Amino acid sequence: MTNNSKTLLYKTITDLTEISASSLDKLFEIANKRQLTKGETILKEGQICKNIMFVEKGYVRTFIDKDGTEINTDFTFEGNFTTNLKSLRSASSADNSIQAGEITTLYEFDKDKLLELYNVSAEIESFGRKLLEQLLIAQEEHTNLFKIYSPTERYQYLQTSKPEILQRISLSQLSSYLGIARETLSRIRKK
Amino acid sequence: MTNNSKTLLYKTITDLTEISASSLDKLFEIANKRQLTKGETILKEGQICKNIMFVEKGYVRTFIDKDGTEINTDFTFEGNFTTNLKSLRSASSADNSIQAGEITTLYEFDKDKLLELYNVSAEIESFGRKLLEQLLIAQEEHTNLFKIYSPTERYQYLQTSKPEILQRISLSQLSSYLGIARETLSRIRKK
DNA sequence: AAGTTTTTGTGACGATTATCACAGGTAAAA
DNA sequence: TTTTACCTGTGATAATCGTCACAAAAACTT
Repeated sequence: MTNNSKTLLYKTITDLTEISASSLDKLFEIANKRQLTKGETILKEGQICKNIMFVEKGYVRTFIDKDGTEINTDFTFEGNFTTNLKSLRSASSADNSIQAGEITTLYEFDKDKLLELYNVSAEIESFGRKLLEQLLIAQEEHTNLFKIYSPTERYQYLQTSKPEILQRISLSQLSSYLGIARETLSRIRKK
Repeated sequence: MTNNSKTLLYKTITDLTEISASSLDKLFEIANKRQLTKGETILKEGQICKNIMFVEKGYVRTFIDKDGTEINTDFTFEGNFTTNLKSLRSASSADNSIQAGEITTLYEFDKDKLLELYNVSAEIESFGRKLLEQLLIAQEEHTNLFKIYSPTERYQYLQTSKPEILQRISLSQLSSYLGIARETLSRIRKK
């Protein structure tokens, strides 16, 4: 696609890093726009993840199948990137799946094309590094939730720090993300 | 310090990424070797983290103070890097502390010097990106422990996937890292 | 609008875990 | 060796949470 400065993708990249118009063009050239219906699968367990995805609209849900039960490990909303880094990096089969939680628009960046761009443009590699930094900080914070807080406290933490997630994700989907049984989360919320 | 190919640091970097001798030299030039006694603090809560640390020997413990109780969020052993990325990146005060768990040798990389090298050498920035990838994959895996497994299963998981941590970290230190009370972990281990 | 599916609330119960208190053990220091 | 500090084990008890079962509510379909 062509560089469209009205997209959330444009805003997100330029907010994160300083980047020239030509590098930005290169990134947009390899971006593949895709429309998804609710429930449509982007990555399926066992497949090899081949791209990084940016959510322009809607959201996607990342989950692991444990003995037939789906455990949600992540929700990626508009303005954020997601992938299965482990699978992407080592071309190994993914242990999780990703699917759209709503009607979703996303941009896919092919791994190989992106790696080529890293070699061509230091700015683009710098963007990649900064994006990873951001993701790692968020992930560390999320992990610490489980070490520091009880289930009730984890829910309260979400209320103040990420209230939008509570409005868009159903209680049943949220419970596994917080490591709490659905029924328990229902009772916690009642208070 | 000068480039010493016998160090674990050398091996760790060259195993992770392809890098020229001159770039490697630049990295070693900004590396500051430091010896720590057991219990010595490297980063204290409230301070601003200014460098990335590589553990050449021994290990360091990262922890948060919660109402007077220390909760361990990470252990970094020989051959690994650590820092407080959030504090480092935004020059904000750290919400955790880092201290040596044994007599420890580490190499410190000053943030500003490293950022300069990123601009000078694409290889070095590429190294930074790959390192972050590795850290993020590990962190994601660690988070999922809490979502997928019960306390008992978490302990068993460590037994098979990271047995060295069980031998080097005391039960009391390990319990908060696994989100389990010390007494409960003692009982789990008995089986 | 009626029917179907999905989501949420709730009671009952059992299992797991946290907490408190203290004893014994181990390791480091004097 | 003795002292001191820290770490681990264990019992008792209470609190929390998970599981099962089912009803109610809400959200989609047709």
